[in-house]
Amino acid sequence: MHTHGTVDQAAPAAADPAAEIRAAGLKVTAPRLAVLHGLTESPHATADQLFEAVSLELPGTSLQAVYGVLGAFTTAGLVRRIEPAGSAALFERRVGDNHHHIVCTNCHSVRDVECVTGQAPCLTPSDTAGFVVQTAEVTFWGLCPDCQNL
Amino acid sequence: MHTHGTVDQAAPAAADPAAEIRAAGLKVTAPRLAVLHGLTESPHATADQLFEAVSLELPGTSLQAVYGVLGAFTTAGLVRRIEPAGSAALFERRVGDNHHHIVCTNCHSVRDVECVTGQAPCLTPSDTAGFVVQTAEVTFWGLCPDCQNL
DNA sequence: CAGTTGTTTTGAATCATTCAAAACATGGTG
DNA sequence: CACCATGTTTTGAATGATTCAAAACAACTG
Repeated sequence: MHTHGTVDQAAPAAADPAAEIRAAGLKVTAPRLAVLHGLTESPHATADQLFEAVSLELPGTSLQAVYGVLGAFTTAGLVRRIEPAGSAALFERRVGDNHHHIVCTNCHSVRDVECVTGQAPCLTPSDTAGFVVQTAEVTFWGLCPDCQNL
Repeated sequence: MHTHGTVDQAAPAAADPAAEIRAAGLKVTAPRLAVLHGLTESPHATADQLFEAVSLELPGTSLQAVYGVLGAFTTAGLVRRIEPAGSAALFERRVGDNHHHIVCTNCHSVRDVECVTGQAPCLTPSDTAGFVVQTAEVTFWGLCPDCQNL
């Protein structure tokens, strides 16, 4: 290995957003870096929330650009799109692993939940009605800590 | 028990739609009977599909009426509303039990899947992040029998 | 059978998302 | 290092699902 020092230890993709985008076969642009940054700060954000965040960092960016970025990222496997019932689509960077979500029935906040049994697909239906199962998606609903005292 | 004969054997609610609606505290109307009928024929239907079905049975019914009926039914606990990612809301009569769904990734057809472990809530997350879990919703994704040969 | 209340109609607004054409910037090439 | 091809963003508008609101109407109560 032709590396030296300590900085090189960090995972390249996670540490360098630009490299991560490039590695996905996409061109590196300011809006894309800004969206990726926004997703790091808000791990479960809507297109609109990301538009707000990106607007601060990069004024003039259009909402459609954010949608475009998210679409490209999702297609490239850089981000995952989830769609909990009753709210707009949410985007998250955590991808490739098999984790699920818990959504607050009151304030709609979302948190990650590790896979229920430890591996993907972590569940197998008893009767698949002839379907060939590809994935299992689990959404837990409940009250978040903040909404329990109301 | 003050019943006699054989007809009384059937469950009142399931056998008599009007009684079922009345038992839910709602007024019995033609659009409501038609929507309930439509849901019996198509166990996982969108508001629009039900509007089509109702239109045949009761021409002149408005789409908004169907939405209104479905809203009232959902609030009353007569039907359940599910929202698989990527499609409009679906409504089903099967309610009160704990069953899940499998959705075809190709044609979006939906089938019921019995509860994975047999009772509600049938799953418990390992780390709830402080949430008080109320329900677990499971959606399986895969290819339906028809879409496997393409 | 008349009144009250809940329901449906009619018409329009809203939200999230996508489409399309033109202007523009990235990254490879000469 | 400038240029070019392609991919990306902007701008402007359309779409689909759903909800809102006021007026007309119909179901159950007494």
